[in-house]
Amino acid sequence: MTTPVHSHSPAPVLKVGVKPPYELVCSTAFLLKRLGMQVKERTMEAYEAIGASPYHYSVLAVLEEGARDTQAKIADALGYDRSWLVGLLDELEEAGLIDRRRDPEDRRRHLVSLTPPGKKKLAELRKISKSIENEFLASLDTAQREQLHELLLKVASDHDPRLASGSGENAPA
Amino acid sequence: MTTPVHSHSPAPVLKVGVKPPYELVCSTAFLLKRLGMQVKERTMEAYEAIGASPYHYSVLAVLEEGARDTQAKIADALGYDRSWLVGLLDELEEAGLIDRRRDPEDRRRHLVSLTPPGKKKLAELRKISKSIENEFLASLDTAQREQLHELLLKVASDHDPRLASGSGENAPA
DNA sequence: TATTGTTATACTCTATAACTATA
DNA sequence: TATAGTTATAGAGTATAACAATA
Repeated sequence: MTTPVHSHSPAPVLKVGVKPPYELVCSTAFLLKRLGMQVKERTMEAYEAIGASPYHYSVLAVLEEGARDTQAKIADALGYDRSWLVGLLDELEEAGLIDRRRDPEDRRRHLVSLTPPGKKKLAELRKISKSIENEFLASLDTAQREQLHELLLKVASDHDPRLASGSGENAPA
Repeated sequence: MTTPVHSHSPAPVLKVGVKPPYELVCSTAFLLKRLGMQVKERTMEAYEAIGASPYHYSVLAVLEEGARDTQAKIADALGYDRSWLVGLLDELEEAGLIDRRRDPEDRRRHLVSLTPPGKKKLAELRKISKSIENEFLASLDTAQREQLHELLLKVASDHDPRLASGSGENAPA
């Protein structure tokens, strides 16, 4: 065999001249699915390139806002499975980015906090996140990006009231 | 054990009072990922409830537009893996929704076409698709939906030129 | 030798359950 | 008995490779 000619990854093969059905392109839901998957893929790749993952970024971001420093709260805030969070925290702890110690008041619990290197890392990951988003939305100008974000947030808040701006502690600052 | 109290599906657990980090909610990419996954889940459920799948709908929609009647073309149009498409077509054929026969001009190929029941099914699935989208975007009025679609299409076309409107055969009609 | 459709395999994710230590 | 965190297991989904038929 010469080389695996068939590189049919389900995502973007982009055979010119063969386009998806007009009917699907007209569907906002279809576009949402497609774009969601694409941006997820790109994000993954970008983070993996530096030995991290988008999940690391999310966890660190949660920790910086504090007030959700037990593992259960972190998991709930991000909608992660608690058992899955464990592995993430292991990695972050091993890298010295977080601190995990028992809660003296309830020795079942772990109090998780950001270390100074963790804060630095967060800043780094944040930068990557911004640049990915910037690149992904390159075809939109500033006003359009704001418009898009507003519309998406409206829909998302409708399905998950927790996202609604204003309500809650961890607001803009 | 009483009942599996832990229902931590990674998606929407919605513990009140515990919200995702403000930083993430501000990210358009984050919202895209979230909404893309949510709408995908809901679509799956809705189709499965009637013993179908969104993939069936996509394939039938491609076939109705014709001009992509070999399996390779269908797969490319949808960005599916060719080997995975086989199973889908098996299901559709068994249900009598499509017709699969050898191409006399190149006996390696299969010519795939919609049957009359297939056309009926397509209409049915189309209706479901529309109602899901309608429900999912319930918080937006008509103008906002158009706006959202336009913005998403712009971004999507930027990443996949095949989506650009106008160019190609299978346009509006 | 290359290509179409197909089948088989391997691998990654992730959902669930099971376990411990505390309460 | 219930809960926080952890570990282990199983199942779905998917990417890859191998294959038979035809060109």
